Amino acid sequence: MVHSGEQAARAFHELPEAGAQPNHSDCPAAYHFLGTRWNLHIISALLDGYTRFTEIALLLNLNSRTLAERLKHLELEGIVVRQERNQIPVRTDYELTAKGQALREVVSEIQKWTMPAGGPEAMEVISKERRTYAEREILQIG
Amino acid sequence: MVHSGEQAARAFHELPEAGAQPNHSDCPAAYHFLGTRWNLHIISALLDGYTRFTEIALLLNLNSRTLAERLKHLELEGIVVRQERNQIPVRTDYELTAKGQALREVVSEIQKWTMPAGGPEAMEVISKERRTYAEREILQIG
DNA sequence: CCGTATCCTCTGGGATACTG
DNA sequence: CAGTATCCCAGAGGATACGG
Repeated sequence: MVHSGEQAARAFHELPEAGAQPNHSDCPAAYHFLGTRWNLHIISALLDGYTRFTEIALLLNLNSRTLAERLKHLELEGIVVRQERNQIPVRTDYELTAKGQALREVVSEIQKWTMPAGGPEAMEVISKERRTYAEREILQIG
Repeated sequence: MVHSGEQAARAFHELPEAGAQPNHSDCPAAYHFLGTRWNLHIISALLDGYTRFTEIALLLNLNSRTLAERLKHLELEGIVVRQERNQIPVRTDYELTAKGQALREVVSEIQKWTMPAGGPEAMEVISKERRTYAEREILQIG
């Protein structure tokens, strides 16, 4: 990636003066970011209420090394925050920042695109299932 | 990719009975597809009106080998169609199918996400520039 | 449980050169 | 112009083992 395709290689936080001029050329960076393996999967999982490292690793069938790396990236990009709890054994929760939550719209559109014919009812059900799963976890905390 | 993460490895056209049940489990496939390097860039370029092989290669600063491969994938997925014209030298146009066009919503959301603060005005201008470019090409044909 | 460290394989994809 | 053919290698990422 240090070759010719440099326009897409830079990260968000390296962009000059993010607030100044809404520049169309930021998009390639977003494409590159979302076009990076596992990122969409992970974001989707977080949106679905999964917050735990192992949980996500199991869900995506993704090994810890890769997941840790991706999460670190997501943290750098300001999409995810780590919530450490002083507990034994250690318990960490990953949560989406506002910027990360904003990706719900994107993911939502992807889901729509995946199932154009079928009604959204089936999805509702599954969303609720997942939420329930997440709530079970939350109950364990509070 | 023939290792453990198989749930994401299968392609769309391999999915059983696409029309039957809108299954949530199709999403990982979409994440994997959109999460594949260059695919979003290419789709975005096509949406912006770029249709030529070399055009896209230049725009994305992407070498021909990779672009050819990706386009072949996109064709297999039913997202793109090749329009060959009997001309010398050969001229080919890549166009989005309905399924491909449907991705405009997704890309649009990504663009929104990229520039949350700034108004959409700046983008309009650039869109128009691009369109003009595309139209120049079209005029050359018909 | 949540990672980090190591090792190692496999492939995405860049550079370059060549055809119809 | 629109690819195909080769060569080649950095790096993604899986397996495994270990540490706090």
